[in-house]
Amino acid sequence: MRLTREYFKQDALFLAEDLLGKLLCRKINGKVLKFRITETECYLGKGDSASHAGKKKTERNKIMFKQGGYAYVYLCYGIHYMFNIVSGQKNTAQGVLVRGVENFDGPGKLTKALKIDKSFNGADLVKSKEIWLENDGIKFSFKRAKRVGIEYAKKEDREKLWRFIAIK
DNA sequence: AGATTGATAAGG
DNA sequence: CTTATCAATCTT
Repeated sequence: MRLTREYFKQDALFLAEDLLGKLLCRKINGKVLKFRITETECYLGKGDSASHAGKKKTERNKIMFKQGGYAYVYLCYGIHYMFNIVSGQKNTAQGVLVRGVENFDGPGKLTKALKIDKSFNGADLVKSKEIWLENDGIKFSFKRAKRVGIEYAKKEDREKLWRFIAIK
């Protein structure tokens, strides 16, 4: 079953956990590929110094201020595309970073495998025929960990256990 | 541990 | 315009 707008409008903290085991679907050259999500991180906008949207709205992060269900894709370190799922209500600026799927562990690797690039920034995951998410009823158990790659953030934000990793 | 890489944000 | 910075990865 395809995930709905109502699903994506839930809190990012809940979604980051619940998205583990869901299927990330991508249509390439007429073929549909499905990858099971194995690792996520949660980013809240307001007061989260690790989030792009933690301080203020900019041209790049404005997608995160939309209601849940949109894709936020951006280039990091000039090399790697990151795929995020905007979540929560409008203007809450929450998002879930998809860090890994089955067989492609790592945020830069999964976007490369799925051929996700900047043109998907702002894509509607509820309506798009190119990229969407599905729930087939499988739910993984998981463990929590500290987020990575955010050394620039405040100490209290660095130590939050907002990274979710599926256990095989 | 170091090189890489280029869009983006902030400042003059 | 210029500069610094970065939700990472690959190679030593």
